[in-house]
Amino acid sequence: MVGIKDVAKAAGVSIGTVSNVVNRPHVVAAATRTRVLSVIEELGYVRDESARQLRAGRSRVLGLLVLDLGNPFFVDVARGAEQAAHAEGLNIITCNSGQRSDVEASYLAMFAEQRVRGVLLSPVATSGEALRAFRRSGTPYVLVDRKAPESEASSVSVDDVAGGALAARHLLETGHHRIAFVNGPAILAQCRDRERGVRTALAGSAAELTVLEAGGLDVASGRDAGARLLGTSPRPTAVFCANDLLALGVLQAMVGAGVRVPGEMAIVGYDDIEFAGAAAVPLTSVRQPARRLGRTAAELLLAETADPETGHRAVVFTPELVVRESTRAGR
Amino acid sequence: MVGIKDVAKAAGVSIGTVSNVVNRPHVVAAATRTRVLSVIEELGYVRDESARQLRAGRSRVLGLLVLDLGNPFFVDVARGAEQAAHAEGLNIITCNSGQRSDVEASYLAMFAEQRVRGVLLSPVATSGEALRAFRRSGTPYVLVDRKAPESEASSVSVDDVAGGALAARHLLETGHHRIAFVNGPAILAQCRDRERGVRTALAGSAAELTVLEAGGLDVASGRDAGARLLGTSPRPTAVFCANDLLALGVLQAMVGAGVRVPGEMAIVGYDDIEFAGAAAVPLTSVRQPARRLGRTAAELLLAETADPETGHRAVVFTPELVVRESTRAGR
DNA sequence: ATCCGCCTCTGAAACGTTTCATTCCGCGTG
DNA sequence: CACGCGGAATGAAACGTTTCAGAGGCGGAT
Repeated sequence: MVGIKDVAKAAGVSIGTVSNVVNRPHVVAAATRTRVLSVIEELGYVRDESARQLRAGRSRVLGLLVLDLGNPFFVDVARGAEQAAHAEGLNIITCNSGQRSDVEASYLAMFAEQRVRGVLLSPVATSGEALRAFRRSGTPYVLVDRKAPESEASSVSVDDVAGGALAARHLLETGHHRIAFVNGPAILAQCRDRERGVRTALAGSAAELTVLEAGGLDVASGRDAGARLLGTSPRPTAVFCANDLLALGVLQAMVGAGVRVPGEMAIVGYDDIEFAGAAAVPLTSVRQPARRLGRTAAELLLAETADPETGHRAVVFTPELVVRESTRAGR
Repeated sequence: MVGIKDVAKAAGVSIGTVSNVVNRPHVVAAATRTRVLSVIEELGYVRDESARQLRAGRSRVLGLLVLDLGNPFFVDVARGAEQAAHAEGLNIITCNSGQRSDVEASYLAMFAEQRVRGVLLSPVATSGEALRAFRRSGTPYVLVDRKAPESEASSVSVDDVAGGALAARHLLETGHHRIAFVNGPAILAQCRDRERGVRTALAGSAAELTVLEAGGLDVASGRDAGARLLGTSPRPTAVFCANDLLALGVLQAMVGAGVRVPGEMAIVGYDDIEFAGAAAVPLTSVRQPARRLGRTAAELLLAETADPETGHRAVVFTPELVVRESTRAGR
């Protein structure tokens, strides 16, 4: 592999000069510069980022670790983060924990070893061993889609309690009394909060709530939950799902069983991913500003790394209900 | 930041011994080992991967660059690749070119500078300047979802011509004579090949083909194309889309305009992403083995890096038609 | 003619590891 | 008792950069 030394020798200059040509072209004489550049081109020299980083002591990349890239919501978060990072000339590497703490731990360890400039983290569980170990590494990080005390770290999140309440209230208002909530794994704060929102909104009403915990937050888990739902009696007339993937799965189960939506079963999802509107029955959903979440998180992180004196901040966005066919009474 | 030197000093041993504790624990006496480990724990030492890599000359990560992470097809490809990489103890960093050559070029440059072990690449255009420059860096790479001559590089792809033909033939067989093909950007080989397949299958038949090029390969572009389609006269009775996102968009446009699917307009998509089956009208689609594509590509890459004598190979999978509601005649 | 300042370029140190030849020590064997 | 051997630890070199103090040369000002 050709290094800076080879370039220096071939161009008849010192390695310092080659480095200058690459990093501070203005300090080297025009003639030398063009000569060195042509040698670089000819030899196909590519600088070694690890040596560069070793010397510099810090890298030019940000780490992003999300819960599930199979969920378009997180893809949008990633897009937002990427945009903000590129604006600062930084690269971002996106990793997927798949909601598994061991995978999360291994990626966090990798980020620390890579001496990444900072990390955007959508954690499986805040109290985790992994996160505690990571914190000791001193790598700055910002939590995404999860609130944290400002004493600990900055965070960018959406008010999940409000979101859950928004959905539940909507179902009440459209006249439902037997309501199911299909939740994801309780280990996720998002899921706990959304459930809390639902309970708060339903408290005091006459509505009867059934809660089902799905195995995951994907379409397949939704199908399973839908099947279980069909078996309950008396059957609820409406179901709110902790995310759109679950809701799409539940919808598939209903359609498959010939249950009319929203006639016999109204459905509300969460995230308002693009596919929600294109579903068999367009889904009512609680919209979160995904891109904005990613962008804001990256900006917060960059601000903190630029000036370590900056205190932590907790930004909380407010979700918004998007009503579509799946809860339209007069269908 | 605490380094190996600090650990050595605190434990009262040489840095060589600390390194041994971390990398070859068996060569160091049990007593020393536990002492050093406890110091490491206490100080929160994390080894510096860039120094490690600089010394070793090669890294432990693979790069994966896909066309569009917003397309679940590529998310599945990534999953497959990740699985294969982890089995070998390697990490994989996934990047998204968004079908933009400049972004692609910048990520390829990053991979080369990082001295990544190898790259899995789903290229925007094979003939590109970016790829040529990258090839010179000597980083091994495998093309994903794009065939290439074995003299150039290994590749793992799906027979897009066959896929296009499969879809077109299906439409012929279900009795359609005015058929539209909504294609993506012609710069993508996948799109050109699928169109070729369509033309081949339709050649000799009485069917009349209209080709529309959508601006992108996403749902929004599909909606636009759908709107254009509604304006053509005589209106086709069936439309085949270069991917499922486009098909979902077209479907939305049809539903929005009150056009019955498949009654007035049959629709076929491509990729068979999970959402295709959950759409307003479940979509007939051409299925590709996405995960397998990713896994095989990673395996090929690893084989090549392990033994540079290994020649290049071109693996081609065969697509498969999945028939659903959107082309069911007797609805 | 001398000196000064500026523009270019050079050479060496430093970054944090890993690796390997070498040293050290204690113990069993002859 | 001397010798050798093996296990354990050490110290230094090397990886490819960047950076910085300093050297060299040249032109203009005094």
